[in-house]
Amino acid sequence: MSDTDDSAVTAWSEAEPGDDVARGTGVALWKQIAERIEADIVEGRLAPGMRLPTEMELAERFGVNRHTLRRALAMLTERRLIEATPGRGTFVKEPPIRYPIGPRTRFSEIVAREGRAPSGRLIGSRIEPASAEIAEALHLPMGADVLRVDLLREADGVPITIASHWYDAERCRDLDLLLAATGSVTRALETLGLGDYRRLETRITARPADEEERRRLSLPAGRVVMVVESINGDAQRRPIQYTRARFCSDRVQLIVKN
Amino acid sequence: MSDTDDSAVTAWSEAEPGDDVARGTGVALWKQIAERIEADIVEGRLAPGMRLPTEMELAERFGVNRHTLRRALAMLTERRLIEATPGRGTFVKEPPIRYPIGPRTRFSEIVAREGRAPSGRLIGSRIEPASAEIAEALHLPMGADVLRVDLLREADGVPITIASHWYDAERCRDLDLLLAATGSVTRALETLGLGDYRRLETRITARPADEEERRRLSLPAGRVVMVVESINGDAQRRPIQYTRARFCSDRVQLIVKN
DNA sequence: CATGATTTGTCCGTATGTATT
DNA sequence: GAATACATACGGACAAATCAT
Repeated sequence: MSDTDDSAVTAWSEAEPGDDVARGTGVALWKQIAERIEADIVEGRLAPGMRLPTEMELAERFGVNRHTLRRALAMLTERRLIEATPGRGTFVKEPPIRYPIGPRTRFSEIVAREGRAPSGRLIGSRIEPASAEIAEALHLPMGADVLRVDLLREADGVPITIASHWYDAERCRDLDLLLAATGSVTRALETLGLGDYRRLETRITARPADEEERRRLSLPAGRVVMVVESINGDAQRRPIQYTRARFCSDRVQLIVKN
Repeated sequence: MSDTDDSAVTAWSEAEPGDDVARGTGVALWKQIAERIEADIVEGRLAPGMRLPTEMELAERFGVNRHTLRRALAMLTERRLIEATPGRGTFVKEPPIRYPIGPRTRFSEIVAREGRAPSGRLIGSRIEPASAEIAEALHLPMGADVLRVDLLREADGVPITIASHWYDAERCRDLDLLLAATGSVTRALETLGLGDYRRLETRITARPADEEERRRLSLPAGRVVMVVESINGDAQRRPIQYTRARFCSDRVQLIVKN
């Protein structure tokens, strides 16, 4: 993972070579290696997002065959401590953003509280007829005009979620223009006098990321998105916004406090 | 999906053959076919869980080549109206169980309220040393004895989730025996005077199902599980149970009410 | 446990009409 | 008009997964 710092190998790779692994102790070599790398990760010598040396280099350092080393990495992959992408390398997994789902759920606030820099890009917006699902959520007749706004949201420049918002087109004239101008959903809605929308209900499923999601979220094949649908309402709990956000599940952990 | 009624083809397959699709109208054949099947689904002639005829049969019925038919099915798959598994067939997707996550979250109550029959099987239980994560959740020292109980939970005989529970081994002597005897987590905890545990926090991620999960939940390859970790506490909000449940994401939709 | 039948998934190729350059 | 690209449709073959025997 992490499109951050591909050359961050150096820090850890200074480890003195030749500190081989203990043979003939009854403990499998790959297990010893896995445990040593794991210790390096949990004790912080291998930081999250950091790239490990290539399998060849690691094998040489531990004085084992590449297959033996791969067995160790396989164990760490299964435990989800590291992650390998063909062609890029093997990386220490970064801890996911803790994303609390509550009555007041705001992407930028949540990301900022995690100490990361939120940003967003408007992908597109248009008027479309309400599908059955959206009509029901917004208490509109089916086929009524709704404004759809698609956003890509990032933390520290890493894409986190693709969010589609639907609004009653009547109530939200020019919201798309305001969005483009302010760059913030919250601020744009404030301008329309809908500042303190609150979340009424959230529905969560998950599925493999499709082609477009992989491209937009820069995900390798086989990755998973969590699909979070939510209905947001005004102070009187009247629905004003329906959202479907697709979160890259590697980079986000949803939290519900009870 | 659905291990229910594989021979449920008949109801729909009586449709008169020879009602071919309109050629040379400017509308692609595969699009016409997709729309007709979609109509059959949304209007209930093809019920959820029902198996469609084979691709060969469908192609013959609509008077097109198998590839043309597959193009239509691909569209319906993308819209998540149907789902195909090699060797089994193509099925109309069943609506997922709506699974509310709240302070009082009980599997059997939730499933029963959906009008389905809950059941559960004890997979195993043992004492093990607390990992860092579990120790923190249960406010125990790391390595302390914890009781781990693994359950497979089903609705109408269809596996829904694999749940692992961890308890302080001190406080929960013989919980595993009670579980085996009563067959209910709730009732077993009641016997220990911990009847009204409530959920304190829930964390949600998702990932591809691994080998064991696919086997236990009878999932075909490429399917996804939602990993739901929760801390449950007693009336004083002292943590007494840590749970990691892996839900088949096709069959469940998590709901958060705010 | 092995095996074969059934069914979906993927690949090869060919041909045709339409829109764009 | 010619060249090109693209979507549509058809045909055949085989791989891979599942299920019943």
